[in-house]
Amino acid sequence: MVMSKNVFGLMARRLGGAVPLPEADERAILDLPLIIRTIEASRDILYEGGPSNHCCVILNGWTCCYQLLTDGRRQILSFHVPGDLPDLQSLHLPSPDFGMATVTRSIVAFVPHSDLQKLSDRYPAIAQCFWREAVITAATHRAWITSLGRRDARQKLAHLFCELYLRLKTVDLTDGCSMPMPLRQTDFADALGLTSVHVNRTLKTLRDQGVMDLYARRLTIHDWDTLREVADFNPKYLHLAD
Amino acid sequence: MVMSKNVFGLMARRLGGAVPLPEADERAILDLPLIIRTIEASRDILYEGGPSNHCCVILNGWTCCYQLLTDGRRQILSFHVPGDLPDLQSLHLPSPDFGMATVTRSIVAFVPHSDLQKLSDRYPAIAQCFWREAVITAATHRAWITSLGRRDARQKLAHLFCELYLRLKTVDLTDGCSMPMPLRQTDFADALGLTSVHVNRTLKTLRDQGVMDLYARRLTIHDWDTLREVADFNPKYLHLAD
DNA sequence: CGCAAACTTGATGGCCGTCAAGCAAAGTGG
DNA sequence: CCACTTTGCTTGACGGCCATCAAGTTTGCG
Repeated sequence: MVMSKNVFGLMARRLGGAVPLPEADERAILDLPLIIRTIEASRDILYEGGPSNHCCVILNGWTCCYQLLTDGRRQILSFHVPGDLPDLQSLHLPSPDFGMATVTRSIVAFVPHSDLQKLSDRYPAIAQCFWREAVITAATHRAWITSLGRRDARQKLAHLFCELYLRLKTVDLTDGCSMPMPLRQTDFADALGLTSVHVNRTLKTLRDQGVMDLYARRLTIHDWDTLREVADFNPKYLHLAD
Repeated sequence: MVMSKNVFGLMARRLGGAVPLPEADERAILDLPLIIRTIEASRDILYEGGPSNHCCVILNGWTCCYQLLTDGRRQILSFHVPGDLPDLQSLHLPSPDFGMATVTRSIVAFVPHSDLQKLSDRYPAIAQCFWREAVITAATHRAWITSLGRRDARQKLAHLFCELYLRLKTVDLTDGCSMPMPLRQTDFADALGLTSVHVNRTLKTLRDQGVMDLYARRLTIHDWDTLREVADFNPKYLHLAD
């Protein structure tokens, strides 16, 4: 289980944010029991309203959180990449208000609620970090609210690309100005409140204007400054360590 | 200072959620130092990016949190009514990612970060409650994301009315099927990603269909079932005590 | 009473949704 | 290795929801 050290390295670094955790706390994290599973693409990990007694850490691959309307339409709430802890909130809310699914085949570590609860009870610094994670989640949601409410299709796409690029960069998954992009046009549509047809047309204009390129499941950003300006993007909300 | 007991009664009840806090914790809350101020309508309380060294409790009146785009457009992120703690997050994030303003003239209690931090360090149950508040804030943001992304104007308005009615009801500010509604049509527009002109037309159809009425700064819901059905509203995300 | 803010309504247009069809890519099984 | 199927991408035609612009009316407040 070579991976497990890796997992909690990721987790400790992510939780610590700018300030690293005390050694004892890090060790306690390393001692957490965990179940590591590989999950195929497009599978549900967590069901809205269903019971939940584990939290998960994304080790590899991409996942998304979403809500369904009764008429079957889907709204994606967030995307998650390696290092993310997408459902820490389930420690407090017995049944989640959203579903989570894999986008790509993913490797996910599951940690029982009971152990995380003990951890947060015994190590106040970790409890603070959990709280901080929730606060950052809310900040990210706020950025999405503003995108959905006040930006047009072009600006929405640009904003999402900026966010994903920076988040992937902090976990070292970018390669220069390009990055893996497993999302389908329907995923963009469901995240941005659009249809896939319109996403397609809008991507074409961004491509034709040389701002970015999306090919073979990779996104290449040719003109970061323009992308950022189109999106009116301010990375502060992500609270990345840098 | 008759009000201060009131304040922390509100605060303790809100923080406790379903489970009331231990007595010692409640007492500690009652001992918090605080500054109570009355603030006129349409004044800023908190500035995006500005420093922040207090958290606030809304005692009376309505406030809203918002973000501005560089072109001056505004997106409202949430509305706050008496009993709410809109900026607990500022304990963790040095400079807020949103501004906050009064909607009506409001009475607001300010508590220094340092005292809240001490409180959360000494009383783990309170720390948990603060964390829980952040988690609920995120859940509410998610409900807004879905509204903004996937509902039309009519459904958005219906959803917002459902949310506000239930939240006001838990703090006993409704009167049968009616409630105060100080929001202007431009406020609805900025919250729902619409223009005030379109809000006006959409309100008219809801009124004409006898679903609700908005008159003299009061909202009256004539047909809750229809409103709820139009909105596809599920109150679970609010995690109200009830 | 007078002014400003908010509400109302009409006309017009654009962004984006819907419907539809064809194409490309990727996976499956014989 | 190649039919076959499935999934995703692309493009066109058309229409509707909602934005924009503009003008008039009502409400609220000093």
